[in-house]
Amino acid sequence: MSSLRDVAERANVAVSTVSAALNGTRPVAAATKRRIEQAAAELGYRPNVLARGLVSKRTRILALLFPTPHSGFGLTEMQFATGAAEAAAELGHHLLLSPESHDPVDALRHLTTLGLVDGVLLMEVRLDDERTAFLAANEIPFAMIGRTRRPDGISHADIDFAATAEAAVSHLAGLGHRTLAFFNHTPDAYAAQYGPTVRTGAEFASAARQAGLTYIDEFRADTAEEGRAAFDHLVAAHPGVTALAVISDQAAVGVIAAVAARGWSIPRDLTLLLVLSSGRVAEMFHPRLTTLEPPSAELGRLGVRMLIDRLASGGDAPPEQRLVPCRLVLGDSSGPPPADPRARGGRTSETTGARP
Amino acid sequence: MSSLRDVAERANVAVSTVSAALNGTRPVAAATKRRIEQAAAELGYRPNVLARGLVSKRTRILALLFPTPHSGFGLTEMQFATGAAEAAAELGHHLLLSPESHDPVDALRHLTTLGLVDGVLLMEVRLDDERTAFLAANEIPFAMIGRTRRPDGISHADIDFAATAEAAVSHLAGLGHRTLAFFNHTPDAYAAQYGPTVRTGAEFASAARQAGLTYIDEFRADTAEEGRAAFDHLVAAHPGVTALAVISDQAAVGVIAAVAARGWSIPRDLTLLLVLSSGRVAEMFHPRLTTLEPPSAELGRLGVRMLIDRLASGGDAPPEQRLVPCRLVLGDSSGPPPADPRARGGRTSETTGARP
DNA sequence: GCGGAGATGCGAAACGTTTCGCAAAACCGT
DNA sequence: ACGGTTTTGCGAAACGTTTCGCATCTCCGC
Repeated sequence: MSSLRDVAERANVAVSTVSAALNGTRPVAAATKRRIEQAAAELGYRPNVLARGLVSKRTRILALLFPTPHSGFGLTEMQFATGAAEAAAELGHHLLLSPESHDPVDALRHLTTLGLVDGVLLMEVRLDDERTAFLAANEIPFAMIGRTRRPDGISHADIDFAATAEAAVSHLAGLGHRTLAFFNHTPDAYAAQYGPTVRTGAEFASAARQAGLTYIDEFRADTAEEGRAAFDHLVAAHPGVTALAVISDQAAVGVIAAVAARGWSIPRDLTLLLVLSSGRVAEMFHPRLTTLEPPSAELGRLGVRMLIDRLASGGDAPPEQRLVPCRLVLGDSSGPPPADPRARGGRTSETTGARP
Repeated sequence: MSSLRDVAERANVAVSTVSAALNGTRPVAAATKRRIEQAAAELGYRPNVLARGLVSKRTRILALLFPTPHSGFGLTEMQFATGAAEAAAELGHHLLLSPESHDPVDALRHLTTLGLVDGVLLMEVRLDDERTAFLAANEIPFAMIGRTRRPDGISHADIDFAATAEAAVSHLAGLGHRTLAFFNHTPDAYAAQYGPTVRTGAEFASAARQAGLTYIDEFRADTAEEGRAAFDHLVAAHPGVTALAVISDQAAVGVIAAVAARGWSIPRDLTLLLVLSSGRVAEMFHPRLTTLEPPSAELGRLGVRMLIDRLASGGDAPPEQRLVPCRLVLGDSSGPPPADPRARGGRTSETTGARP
């Protein structure tokens, strides 16, 4: 590898001049500059990131902290990462993928005291996330994909849950539904104050109330079995329900099976909405599910951009915040409610019996 | 941040002694060592990775090169990455997530000339992958998840396609199937000599021949529509087919729809196998599909371990290679073939008519 | 008490940059 | 032709490590 000194010798100038010429740090006579650039090109010179970082205190490396799979890693998380990595590359930065051990704050401490990263990007943020306190206390630049309860001072990109819920509810209300149920993540996820769980739940409730709908919600494990059980329970307790939004892919599988077992059909007897799930997943269902698709890659990109902006400004710039709504992708699982919801139920035993 | 010098002052020794004591590079008297360690602990000293890397020429940073989504990124790729990141962390290394631009070799050159990474981990390897030539020519340590056509000299972890195909075929033959079809990825993926496409195809063919099965394969786009069309075409051309292996999730969706449209049922009329797809995906189908689940996370881990071993040995150690078979996860989509396959077809029009 | 071997610690150089004060050169108006 | 200003380039120091030759100190047998 050729160094700045090699270039300097070849161009007959001092090392510092080469540095200035190549970085534009201070004016260099046009002729000299051209000579230097040519020498650099001939030698295939590339600056050494470590040496540069050592003195300038900027490595242009960002860390993406990702927790050990909460409920199993999905496409959404993948898209955060790829979006972030792409944005970082475009902006001349590198992205470090840092798994969080059992102790997230400890992992953060280990990572940030090495002088390796300029800033940190947080994902899977909880409303009272302890990591933000650590980062703030140690004055480590960071941004969030997601947000805490009071994220005013912190740059973040998150889903616009209010707008998303509003879009979903008005879609359903527009079709004529009057009763809406919502299957959220597990009670554990809620207890952990995991942002999307809490916020989606709250905003759906609020939007439903606003629209004058009857609203039922339930927190269940993200498995097909639980989805099935939850659905049976739901219909028993609220026979008038005609629309259901589900946040977990796996639970949706159970719901669909339970619907079929009843002899019902989607969307004739039930409108099903998949919330916060990628289009690729929705396509795997039959019929194709109407989905509220999170802008995952975009959030990853935004997070990185914000973090870099913040670093560039030296922390003076005010924090930036963006809420992006999910995209409502119409599938074949939503339609008008049946005329008389209570008349749906009769076929249960026959149809279930027909299929082993 | 406290530096080596701070520790030295506090412990009343020279900087070089601290370095030796902390790294065990050379013997240091027990008493001195204890004093130094205590001083370091009190100051919360952590070595600066950049300074260390600058002189030692080892950064303990590995790069995971990931291509821009070939056919859309899936869970498999995510698991490579998380497995690799976790293994790296456990072994005291860091993992850089590097997207490949339009020109993979150029991206590699840019990345590797910065002095930032010790080695590179390649994924989505094609049989004649140009990246390996570049890396070998420039003597950059690397390992592959996947493998080229002749990977003898290169450390790699890959799926054991032969064992996988053998397991699948013997599962099917054991159930009594005599005719097997296989829907592979697109012709494009084959033309690009993408490893899994080529190898899975070849090994399935070979295993089927070995078992004396009639074998048909087809390359199609990874979409539900194509899956459906391919299936209709398959049954028309080969009415005796009773078992089908599909490599694409999306195509499987189409197949399932086409099967249903015919009035057939899985596994009664057709045994369906999902190949190289994660269990999470298989669970989203109904019935739950029998799957050959790739050991993605493990391959990621292995790749990292091999790369690190190689770096530690200074390149003297012989390359390591591991082939891991997919796990056959039994679902409810495989069973014995119907007694008379040709008698399946009659119900097509009626049943299709019944559902809009 | 002395010479030599081992053990122990020191100081300086090096890694490849950026930064900054300062000197030399060039240019200007008068 | 001359003082002052601007332009241009130089050299040295610094960033925080590792590495390595060398000095000192201790200990031992004779």
